[in-house]
Amino acid sequence: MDLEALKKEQLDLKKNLRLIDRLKVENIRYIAGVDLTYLDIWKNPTEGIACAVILDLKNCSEVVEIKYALKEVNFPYIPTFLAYRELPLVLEVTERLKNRVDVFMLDGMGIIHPRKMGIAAHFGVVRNCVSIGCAKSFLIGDYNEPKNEPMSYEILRIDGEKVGYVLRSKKNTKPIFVSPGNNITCETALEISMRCLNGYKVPEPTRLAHNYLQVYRKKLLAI
DNA sequence: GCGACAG
DNA sequence: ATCTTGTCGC
Repeated sequence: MDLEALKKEQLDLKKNLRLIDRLKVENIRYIAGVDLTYLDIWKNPTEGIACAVILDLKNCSEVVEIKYALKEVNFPYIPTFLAYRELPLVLEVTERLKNRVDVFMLDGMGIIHPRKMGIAAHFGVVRNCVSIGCAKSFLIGDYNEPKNEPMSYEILRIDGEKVGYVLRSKKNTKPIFVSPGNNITCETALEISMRCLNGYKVPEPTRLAHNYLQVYRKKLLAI
């Protein structure tokens, strides 16, 4: 594969990024969490499974809709090119949702990326929707360690530019990395992510998508 | 050149 | 990204 060509594609997609709030925070109500796994990551790392869960932010626990999708995954995992591996399944599963979605939350980076085109930003540009990236571990950037208390956060910068936040979602737990995908600001992405926290490291939308995936996966393996 | 590196 | 049990800290 030609990674240089894909880099150019990412830089081209970047021109369509809109890092301003399309929605007022008070009007954001339905948030969809998306996650992905593989049927047998060791023997068969090519059978991907995706799950999308819509939550009502009014109580942050009422599940409005759940959808799944299965698809062959051929592109390998290469840091900074995750979208080329996972986006096809993410697009497929989100297209199956019938209910209203105000914001999509993906498991991965938004603009905390060498070319500001992490999977959440890529998805947001391709779908022209509002998206947020919530990653569980570090990829790139400079930041100070947030204090060891829930809701403590610090700015993350790349080349001196603010591109997201490092958020301590839970005490004695490594922080998560929050950044805008598309059509949203760093501040709103952080605020929405914080509002979705429910005592766990991972925000409810992607946490539930991940949990439902495990159940669905075991069900498939039992057949 | 070397190391680091979302899922 | 998965698996699995115990163990440790709040």
